[in-house]
Amino acid sequence: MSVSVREVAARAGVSVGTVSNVLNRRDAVRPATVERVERAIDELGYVPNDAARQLRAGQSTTIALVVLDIGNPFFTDVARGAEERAVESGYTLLLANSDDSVERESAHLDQFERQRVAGVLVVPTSSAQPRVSQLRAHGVPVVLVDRGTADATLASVAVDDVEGGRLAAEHLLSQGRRQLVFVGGPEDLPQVQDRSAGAHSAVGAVEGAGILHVPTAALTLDDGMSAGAEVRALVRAGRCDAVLAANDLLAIGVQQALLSGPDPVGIPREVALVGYDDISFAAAAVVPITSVRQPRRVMGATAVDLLLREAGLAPAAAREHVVFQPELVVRASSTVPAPPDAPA
Amino acid sequence: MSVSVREVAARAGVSVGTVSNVLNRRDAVRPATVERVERAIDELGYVPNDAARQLRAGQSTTIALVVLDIGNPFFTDVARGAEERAVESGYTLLLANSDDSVERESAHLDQFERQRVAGVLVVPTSSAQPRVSQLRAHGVPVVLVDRGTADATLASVAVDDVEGGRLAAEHLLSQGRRQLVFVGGPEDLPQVQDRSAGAHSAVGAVEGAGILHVPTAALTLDDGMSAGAEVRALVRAGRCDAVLAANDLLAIGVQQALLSGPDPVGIPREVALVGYDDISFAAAAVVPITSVRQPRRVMGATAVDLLLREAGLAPAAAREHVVFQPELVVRASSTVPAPPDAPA
DNA sequence: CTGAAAGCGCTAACAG
DNA sequence: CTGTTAGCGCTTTCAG
Repeated sequence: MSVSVREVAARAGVSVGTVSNVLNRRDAVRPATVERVERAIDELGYVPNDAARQLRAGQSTTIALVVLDIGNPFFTDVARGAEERAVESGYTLLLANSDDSVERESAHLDQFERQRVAGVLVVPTSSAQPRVSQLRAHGVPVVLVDRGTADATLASVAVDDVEGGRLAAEHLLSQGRRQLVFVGGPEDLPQVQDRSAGAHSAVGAVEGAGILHVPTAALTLDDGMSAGAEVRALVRAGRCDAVLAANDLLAIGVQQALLSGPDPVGIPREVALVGYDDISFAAAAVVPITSVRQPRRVMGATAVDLLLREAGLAPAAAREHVVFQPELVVRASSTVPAPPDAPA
Repeated sequence: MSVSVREVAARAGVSVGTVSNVLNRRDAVRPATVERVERAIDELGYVPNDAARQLRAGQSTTIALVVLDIGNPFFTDVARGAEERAVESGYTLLLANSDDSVERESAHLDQFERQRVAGVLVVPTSSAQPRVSQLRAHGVPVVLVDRGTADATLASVAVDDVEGGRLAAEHLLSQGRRQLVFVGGPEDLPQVQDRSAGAHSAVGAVEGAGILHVPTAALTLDDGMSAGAEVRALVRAGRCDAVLAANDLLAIGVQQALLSGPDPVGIPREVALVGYDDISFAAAAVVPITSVRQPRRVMGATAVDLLLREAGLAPAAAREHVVFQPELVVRASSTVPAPPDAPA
């Protein structure tokens, strides 16, 4: 089918070893020979076969990233950061989507292990732990992304979500809000648990403040719109004056549900709204949404760094756990009466 | 390093050929033997090496998809459709992002060719034609996505964007609008050209109607917000009563720019707004955006189908060119005085 | 500096 | 049914 080193060698009148040298160590070959070989390569349209190279090398030059939701801009930004750093380091990044399904995640991890990728970055589903630890045990470098872990032998890059939840709640409380509602789910997702826990701790510290939960099936825009209907009812019942959404997709959906229809709920007048992730759609919402920013691209890049450092480590050695601090970005959705950058 | 068939064979007390048979044609092996081999595989934690298998097979079981902007939900939806179909057919989908850069696109295509992927789906940058044709000439099955082509030897899946542009413009005209503005760019992107051309033809057919252009650097939310400022000026100058955006990201940005600030421009009262792609954010915008729907997932799935059919074709044979018809989804952003589903 | 030859792990004949 | 063996295309000693 396709042309191989042998044919290139024949055409250039050299041996296959020399062709290989031209490809991988051109400085060890006489210039005239290099040129002859390169002409042959061009004329024949030769393209090296990575499978063969990899078989020889024992390992590929590819890093895989498995995310929970390819449609969430948060993850695509993490992917961008990771890809950038991977390419800088001479690797290629493969992107895969688990859609929060353990089966799909598992299928992808199997595939990557068969491919002998250089390593795997994974934003794990809530029940991925065993499979991921197994991967690690098989000698595949792994870094958990957007998720801390109890397993010290797994490296991880995460944001302190408890702190993020606290920041968001404290901000709402400082604005005089006392009846918070946390919107998010599924409940077994650690990110959701942590953000909720942080919010609870902040609320617990303030006399007269309370927090309710409106669970959702997932962290999507549609789920946010459904939750918004419930929030509306709570607001109108006088039981909610602030919403803390587990991510921005949800927050955008909630905003949409609150503002639409014949009887819009005022944001922030009647209810303040805070999201999480600070994706660009949050700032671009009609009432710009206050959000907890995570350093998405940096997280991706850092994950790649940790992964490449894994190479030399013994499987049982303790790993690095990088935890970033979140940052609150205040916008109009949560400030009363006017946003800080537009004093009346 | 990792365990191979040979060790599995030794452990199970059989030959490597038998192990291979168990893996690939278990019905040709005695059940008792199968069981013994499988136990050995489990005990040893054996994972087949794809590189070796692929080297032998001459081709991989992977399909690659290169998109222009991984942050655009339109493309991630196409990817979902493609992945679904790929998996059904026993393939794996690799996702790569060119970010509209010819260099990055080219690097990805090189990489995929070296990997001997089963085929490549590509949403090409405007100047990708030569590289893509070369890929094809090297015998790699290729399908152009979201883009028709003059080259009959390249298969393609696209939507009739001229028709889509026309539909959008005709709708605006039917609502009594006469001063249209087309927002979009870069100008060399065929999708943008076609949509614009369709709009022009519709406008040309109506006495007293006109259309202006507000160019953008790319098709992102941020570009839309910048363009929105210009649109606002045109509206206030009495030179614009309708906007047709080249995609929804742009439309959302325009809406945001028009609605925000101390002096919001009424949508649809003062200016009607139509987007393109019908991504979920369009329907969820505060003024739900009328949009031209493309069958995103079906496009992805169809692209995979065409690709798999490529296998048997001679390089020079004519290819299939699937063209889908777009569909206008009318929402509140373009209908006056009230949306059709909410009669006063 | 260049050539010859050994294998990386696997599958697919072909014998037994 | 199972064992043996020849490569797939490439890199890498090791001699020349």
